[in-house]
Amino acid sequence: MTSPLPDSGPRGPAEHAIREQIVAAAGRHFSRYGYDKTTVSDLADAIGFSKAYIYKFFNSKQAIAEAICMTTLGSILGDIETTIAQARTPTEKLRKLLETAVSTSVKLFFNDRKLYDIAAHSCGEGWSPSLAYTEQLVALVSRVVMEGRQAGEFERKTPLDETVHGILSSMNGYLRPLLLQYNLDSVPEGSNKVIALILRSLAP
Amino acid sequence: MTSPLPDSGPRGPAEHAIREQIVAAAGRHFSRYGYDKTTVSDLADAIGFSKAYIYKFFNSKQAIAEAICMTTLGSILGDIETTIAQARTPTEKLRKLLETAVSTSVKLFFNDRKLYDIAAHSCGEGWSPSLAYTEQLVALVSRVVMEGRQAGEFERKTPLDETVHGILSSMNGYLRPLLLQYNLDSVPEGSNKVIALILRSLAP
DNA sequence: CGAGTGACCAATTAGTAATATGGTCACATG
DNA sequence: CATGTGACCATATTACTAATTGGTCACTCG
Repeated sequence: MTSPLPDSGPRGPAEHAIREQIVAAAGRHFSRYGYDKTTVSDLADAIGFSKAYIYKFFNSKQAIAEAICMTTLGSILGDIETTIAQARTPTEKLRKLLETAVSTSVKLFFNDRKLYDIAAHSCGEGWSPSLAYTEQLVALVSRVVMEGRQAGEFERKTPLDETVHGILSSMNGYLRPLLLQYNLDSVPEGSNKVIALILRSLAP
Repeated sequence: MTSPLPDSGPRGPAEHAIREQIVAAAGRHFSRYGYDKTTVSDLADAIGFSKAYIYKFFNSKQAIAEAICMTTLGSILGDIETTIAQARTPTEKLRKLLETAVSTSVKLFFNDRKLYDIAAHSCGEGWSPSLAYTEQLVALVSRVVMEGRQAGEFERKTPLDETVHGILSSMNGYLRPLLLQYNLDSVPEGSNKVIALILRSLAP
């Protein structure tokens, strides 16, 4: 039974210097000390205001974490898009898309474990940044698969939606931060085998 | 840093009425109260002997749990083999193999949550029953894929090992109890999409 | 009226002492 | 010798209290 928590949606002016200061301070603190060990008062002290003022901009501590999570997952997506742009054929784009999603997440795990944990937690609790991340992945994969179909590299019999969700579900264990941490020891061998299998399944 | 725990291998006579009594009592207690809430003394009381006597047959409490876990996972494998036997074509065998692995695990989750948790924990800690389970799955899938190749239903270009491990890795999130619990809400839609993708990847 | 806060509350967490548990061993008993 | 155990130890877990923390609100100040 969850107690009625304040909504995680935005509060106060959407664009505001203070809001960004809070997010910036949260980024530093969460990354160094982790979500649990960072108190809202710590963030307030960091920006030189009182704790109560923070709640003029965010409905809850979790809402702040979601903002951080959003940028974390956003930077993974950025990495993926950059890599896709460099690939030539749809086949290569899809391979790179999946490889980069995995390797960037793994890097995050080792370089910024505290932020990774927030992302994993977000994934487990179904926070909106996680949902947005998944949606973006769906959109990216859809785009590449459609390209590949038009280029004649991929089969066209299977409904697009079925293909795309099949791809993402099969990569589930490597794409979602929450699950990836249990599969770290099978990266990149296992993930590459799945990617190869996916590409075989797309053969015309 | 883990303190030097006693080995989980067998101790004392391998076949022994007492040994089986212990396992039987553990099965009941673990299933009803869970691993943590069951003490070794409880098991000793249940079979009418002293706690010390238990340690003539098992090196640790964990070793008892592994025995339970072995039979739990073994019954899933039994279910799978039964189902395979009823299917006609290799394609149907593979589909049923994967479907049954998922559905039987899900059933276990809802019907015997405490035993499921032990299996999940086993999977997370790399206990030998989990490794054995995975090996058995590899063996089963290998067999069916080989059949399918001989029957001309599956492609033969990809090395067998690559194919088999690709299949299992792509189903990872649905096959391993530890990961399955995070994907329950995408069963059976998600898992069926992966299975369909796998079958497409096997097309000659 | 908008920017900002101290004081306050319920709920979670940290700290700690007491208890319970996993595991061992020397020793009964027949 | 095979079967079986009570007493014992170090560690883990519990139970309980004190201290923090997330979150709110009436209020100040310019």
